[in-house]
Amino acid sequence: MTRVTIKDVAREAGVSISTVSLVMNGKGYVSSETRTRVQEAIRKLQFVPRHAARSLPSRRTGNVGFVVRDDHFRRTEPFYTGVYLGTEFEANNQSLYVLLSTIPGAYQPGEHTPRFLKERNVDGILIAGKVPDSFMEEAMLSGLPIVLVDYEYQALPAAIIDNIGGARVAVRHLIERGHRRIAFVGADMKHPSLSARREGFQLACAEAGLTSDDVQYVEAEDEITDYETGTRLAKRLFATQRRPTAVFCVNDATALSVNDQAAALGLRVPEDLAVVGFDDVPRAKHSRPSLTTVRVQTEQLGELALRYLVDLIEVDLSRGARPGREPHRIIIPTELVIRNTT
Amino acid sequence: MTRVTIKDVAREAGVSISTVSLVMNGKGYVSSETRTRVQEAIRKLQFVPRHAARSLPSRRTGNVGFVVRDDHFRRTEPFYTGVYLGTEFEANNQSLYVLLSTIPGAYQPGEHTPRFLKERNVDGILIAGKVPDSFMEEAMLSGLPIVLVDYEYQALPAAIIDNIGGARVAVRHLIERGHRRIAFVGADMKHPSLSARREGFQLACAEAGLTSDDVQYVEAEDEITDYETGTRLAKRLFATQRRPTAVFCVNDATALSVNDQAAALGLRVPEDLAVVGFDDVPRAKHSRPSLTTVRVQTEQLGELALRYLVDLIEVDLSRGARPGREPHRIIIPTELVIRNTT
DNA sequence: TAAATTCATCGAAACGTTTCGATAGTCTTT
DNA sequence: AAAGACTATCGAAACGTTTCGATGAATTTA
Repeated sequence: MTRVTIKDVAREAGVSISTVSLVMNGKGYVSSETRTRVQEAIRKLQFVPRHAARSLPSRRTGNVGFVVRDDHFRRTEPFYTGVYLGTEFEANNQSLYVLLSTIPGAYQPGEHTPRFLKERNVDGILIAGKVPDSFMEEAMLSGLPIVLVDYEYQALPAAIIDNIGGARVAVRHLIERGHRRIAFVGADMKHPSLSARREGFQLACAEAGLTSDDVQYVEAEDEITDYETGTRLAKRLFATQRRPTAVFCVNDATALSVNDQAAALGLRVPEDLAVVGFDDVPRAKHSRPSLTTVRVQTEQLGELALRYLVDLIEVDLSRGARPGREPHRIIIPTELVIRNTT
Repeated sequence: MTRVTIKDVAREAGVSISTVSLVMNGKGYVSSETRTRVQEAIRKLQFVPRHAARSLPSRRTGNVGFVVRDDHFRRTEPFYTGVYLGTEFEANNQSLYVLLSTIPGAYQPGEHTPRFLKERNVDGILIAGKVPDSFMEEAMLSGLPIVLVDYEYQALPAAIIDNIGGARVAVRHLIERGHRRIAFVGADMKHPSLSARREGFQLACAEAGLTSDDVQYVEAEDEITDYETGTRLAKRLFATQRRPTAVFCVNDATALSVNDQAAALGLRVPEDLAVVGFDDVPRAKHSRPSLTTVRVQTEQLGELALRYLVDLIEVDLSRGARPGREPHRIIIPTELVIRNTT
């Protein structure tokens, strides 16, 4: 009735508890003969070590924290869901549990602190997307290894999208199609990923020799980049006298919105107006007309971020002192997906 | 440098370790004087008990598992995300961690088994949405308390939406608006929640004395209920000779799709065709015209499900034997939100 | 051939809680 | 005034691992 423990395995294999532990963790010296005997006992008894018992004497908890703003996580485009699934997948390979915690945009340090931080029940933290500075400070104060995903903060390690490159290729594509009057539409422009996309936009425009007469910016700084904000921006865009012939939107949500607003105004896409988005959310393929956009491998992003975090945890535990490693960025490439809005 | 333990608290308060433990868990007899002294020591030293140390001698892990199919979780409408956030929120109140695990639709028992099940690292399991039978069997075999959310299986405890009632009210609303030729559009009809919505539809039709001449069904049995499937169903619907004047869709994703397809065909909504959805996803409010639908409190659903699970865990631990409790369903009410498609 | 290394295994002390039983002191009850 | 029931506190065993140091045997080095 009672659960199988390491003791039972030891008895079955005719060795000591320590030896079983060594075999399980691949440490120390064990003769290959003993090793197989132990492994067979484990298989026979279907022994699975108890997580809690394991983490008590060893210094690790076997968990990593995943923090994301609730409004980001709940977003209609499942961007962070994809990232999360990627980390979950890789966490399985690494025999780690992922403890997810959402925090509100109006973060109050003591009040909303994720429980795993209070209890120090994680070995490291993944932080996805833009989060309040007050949270960042709290997280850094914990001294735990941190990897940011799709976000940048000071010199912290981060796994990010090639936003500049992706935007640049997308805008180049518009220019190759002959467009010269191009608009940039975006919100939440304090987000480093989004401002990077603007950078890529500017870069491509500059390379093509477009002047400030040709280029136009329609932005909302603080609002979230969702479909509704997109609608408002689209209205502002179409209210200008000299309408552009092409629009680069900071993400698909806004692009789809611009797409719909154009239709509502009787504009033909792509003849009267070309539209490009960013992210390649599921709906992009099925909007009418289907949206040209920049694809991001969200799951891969989460996967790599987790692997990176595991590296940092390793370093953190082996040498007590943090080595002077330069903070590294992992950059995930993007891919232009050409559909019917261009 | 080293972490504060219960020992430090005991020393600070001038009592034994056991007494501190009793205070923390509100068990046994402790004089109110000693109690406050201990509590002050805890506050002063900022003591937080270690999760692993706690779960080793006690029989509980302090975790609950949350299982959902990956394609459901990744769905564009963040239905299960809302449910998940609800459980997360309530788990915080209950001092529990939620371990999320997604499983594929093509589930292979040994292969895809959630790690927390293999390791028995949870005290109970929440299962959200329809999952493969092979998984259900595996989960039940574990002997752990289970609560289903938005799903039903055999006699297991479940927290479900009032699908029948919600659909009934929605269809009644159509009938009150004068419609008599009404269609039902749905997919994934093996899902108990969705077939319950059809039941509610039938109920309302019967109550109004509609005949099988008036009513029409457009269904796909196995496909997932997303925007794309909706598009296909809408095309089938509009290909019929006697077009209905109103449509009840099994969820918002399909309703939005029907909405868009109608527009593409030049039909005016709601004049030529009235449309009702189910779920009230964020986009429902912002589609054009905005969608009349049935609101579901997803977070509340998750919250109540978790509380229910905690009850079962309690029972499971206190009396060893499972009492003959009749399996209970918790039913979350719905609310009709009237907008511009009706 | 003695000393030093490497290999293999084990015993026992940790890790930080919970919980059971023991020990008394203080009230009630008879 | 003795017996029993509460109340309050504590010591120590237990939970199931990891890991450190000890003990030899086998092998290499001097």
